[in-house]
Amino acid sequence: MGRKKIELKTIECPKEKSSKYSKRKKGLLKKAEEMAVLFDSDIILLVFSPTSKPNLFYPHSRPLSGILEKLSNMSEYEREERFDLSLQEDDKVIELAEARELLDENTSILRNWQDPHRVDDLARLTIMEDHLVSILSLIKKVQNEQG
Amino acid sequence: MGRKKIELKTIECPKEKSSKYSKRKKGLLKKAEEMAVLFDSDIILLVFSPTSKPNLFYPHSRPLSGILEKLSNMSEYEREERFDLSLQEDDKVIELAEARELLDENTSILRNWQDPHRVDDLARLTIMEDHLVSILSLIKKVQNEQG
DNA sequence: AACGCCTATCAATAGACGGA
DNA sequence: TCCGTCTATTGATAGGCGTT
Repeated sequence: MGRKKIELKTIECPKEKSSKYSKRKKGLLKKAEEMAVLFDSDIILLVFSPTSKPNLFYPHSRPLSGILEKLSNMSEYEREERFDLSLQEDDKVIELAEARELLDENTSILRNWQDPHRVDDLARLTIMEDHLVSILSLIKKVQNEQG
Repeated sequence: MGRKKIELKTIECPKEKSSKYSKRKKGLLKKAEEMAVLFDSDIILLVFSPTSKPNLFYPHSRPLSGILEKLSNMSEYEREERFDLSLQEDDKVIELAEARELLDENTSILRNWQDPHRVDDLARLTIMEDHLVSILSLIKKVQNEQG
């Protein structure tokens, strides 16, 4: 819809690429907004610009799930460093050390999600985005299988 | 765009609600598809119908991040049930028990993400969706702060 | 270079109708 | 009842121009 019909292939010229992108992004967001209002439905929209700048739309008013709270509690627990005790060489202590190591690794990953303020570069955001994509991919598979 | 202009408020009549929803969903997905093609950009779109049926669009071809692999490894570790040993009442064993409990809780949450096939009801999907929203919310805040 | 405004033009869809 | 089709009508936007 415009003075001319455009081909449905990737725009190479960076100038018109960014120009058209911001127009269409605006339009897409408007559509999403209308969907949310007209059907009172939840919606998440995440787009990455030609310069990889992420743009998020999610007009939700839902309560947050308890999961984030759980993650938060875990992080606080870990911060207390309750496992900072002197180790002895018996089987259970080794188990403890292994458990602690796993827990640390585990928690550090979760903490990046719980506190994105730690994330200060685009590469990290890309990884997080990839993770989101992975998760959504799996969810979609399940949805398809469940009809 | 139609025979009549429609108000931008929630449609109450279930019949026209579902009719308009499927039309607009189709349109929104088309727009998203065009965005993905025209700008070769990554995009994620998740919409929930008036009947809460989720609908996902993500025309990505990216490689998966290493994070899911890590989660996968963790789950396998946990499956081995290496902590299934008899407990004794000394401080370190208590620490171990606590660590194990935390790790179990921790891992079970991650496992649901790593394997959505375990998810067989909409309520669970809703929780997962809420979690996604939370994460995206935090990411957006960071993005805003970073300009 | 990015953004907003303009307007001719193309695109999406509201409402109606008909088939499965 | 749920789809797809049709078409009048509204909505989105390509290209241009001016401002920052």
